[in-house]
Amino acid sequence: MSAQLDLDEERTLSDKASVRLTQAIVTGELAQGQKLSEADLATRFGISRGPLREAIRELEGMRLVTRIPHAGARVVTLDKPMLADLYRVREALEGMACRMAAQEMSQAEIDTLFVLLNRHEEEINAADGLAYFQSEGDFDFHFHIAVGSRNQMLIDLLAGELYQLLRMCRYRTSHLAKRTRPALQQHRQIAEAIAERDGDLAELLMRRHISGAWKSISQIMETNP
Amino acid sequence: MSAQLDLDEERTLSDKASVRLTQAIVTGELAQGQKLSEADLATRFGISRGPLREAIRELEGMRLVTRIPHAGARVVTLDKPMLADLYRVREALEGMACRMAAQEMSQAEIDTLFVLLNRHEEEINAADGLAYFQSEGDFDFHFHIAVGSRNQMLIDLLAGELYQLLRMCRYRTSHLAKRTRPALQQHRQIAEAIAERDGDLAELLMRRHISGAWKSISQIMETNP
DNA sequence: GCTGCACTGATTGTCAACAATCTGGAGCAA
DNA sequence: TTGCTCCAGATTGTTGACAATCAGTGCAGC
Repeated sequence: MSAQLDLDEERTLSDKASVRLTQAIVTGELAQGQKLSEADLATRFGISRGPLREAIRELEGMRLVTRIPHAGARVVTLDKPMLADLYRVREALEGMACRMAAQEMSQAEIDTLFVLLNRHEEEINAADGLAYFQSEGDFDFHFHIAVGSRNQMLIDLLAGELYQLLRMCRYRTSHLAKRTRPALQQHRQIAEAIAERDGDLAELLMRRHISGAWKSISQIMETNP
Repeated sequence: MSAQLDLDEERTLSDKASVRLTQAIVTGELAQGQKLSEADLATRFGISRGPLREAIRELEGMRLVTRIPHAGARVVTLDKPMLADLYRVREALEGMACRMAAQEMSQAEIDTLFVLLNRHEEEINAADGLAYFQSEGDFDFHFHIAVGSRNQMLIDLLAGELYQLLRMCRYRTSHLAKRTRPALQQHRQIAEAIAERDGDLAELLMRRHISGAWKSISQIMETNP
């Protein structure tokens, strides 16, 4: 919840363009599969094509765009196979993060985890199951566990590339899913496993949690485009 | 063993520069922590700074270089914490790849796996435990399992970013490790679990295999710089 | 003798023009 | 009508020059 949006004043135009493009893609301002015209985007952002190309190269590394030499870049299309792949990778990585967090997290961090859960629950009760809040709270929870793993590579992967893809997915299905309460319950179980320093159980529960989320989303996608 | 080296004639200068830089970093031609001067590299590669900057941006996404705005890029330094992170991530991802491969691989692919193992064993017997062959055979094995998972994101991660980091690590420790025979034995067990379509066991064995490899390398690094 | 500051040199970031390549359509032949 | 070829326009790839920023050095002041 930090590295992407902190301030308008990034260091270089490439970086500014990078976060702006990311935002545009994740929110759907740039539709899936849409072609990214360098000239068009450069003028829209008020910069030259040089920095913009670097930004596109960066987003390509984050799997947000696919680039074909001499043919341009397009916004990635989140079809079902790709999302299935994403959730499987998350299952593996977040499971591992959970296992390590159970061993590495400080008591203060664990306390914060429960604070997040309580706040999350209040939000759900207040605006009865508004999916948007669910998402934000969900992100916070998963992010804190990633950080708790003390594994910088895991943190980068989960909070960087995969996180943006997940946001992109949620932006398109947020109006559907109503899994807030069972998800919260699972979060609590995970937090308790971490509090008891039970890495095996924490990993198992996280993997079930993500696997279950995919089953839910997968079903929804059956009936919706 | 394909996407990186196919032919000298890549499509764009950026891509050419990218593979050449990758090669230079992995082989140690560019030392760890060394600064990458854009002007210098550009003249050495006979190209302009524009494409070179894009290549550096790409390598940054692969974690082969770290870039600081207005201060330049440096080759990543593989210190112990970073390698620990890398092996943990591999444990999670390759474990998952193994689980999925046990479910998804065709019988022909499984047969190929055993062919690889036999060839690998012959190589070890021929040049008694020459670590270099071990590495190549090891890469082939892990790569085939990743492909067998049918998960493109897993394949990209394992055969792309993480693969290069691992190669880089091996290039520096290849003259030490003598774990070829136990590793081969573990590979066989993994292949058999896959052949029996036992995803749970396949994942468990792969995780143990990687975790054990890390313990071995970690110990070696205690005594060596 | 030590600290702080301005200057200089080098390096990175940015730009606009030029060259190479691809896409789409008009025209022609079968 | 259908399929191919060739051309034109547009888009991407590349370049060299220019501007902004940083690191190291030498000097002045305390």
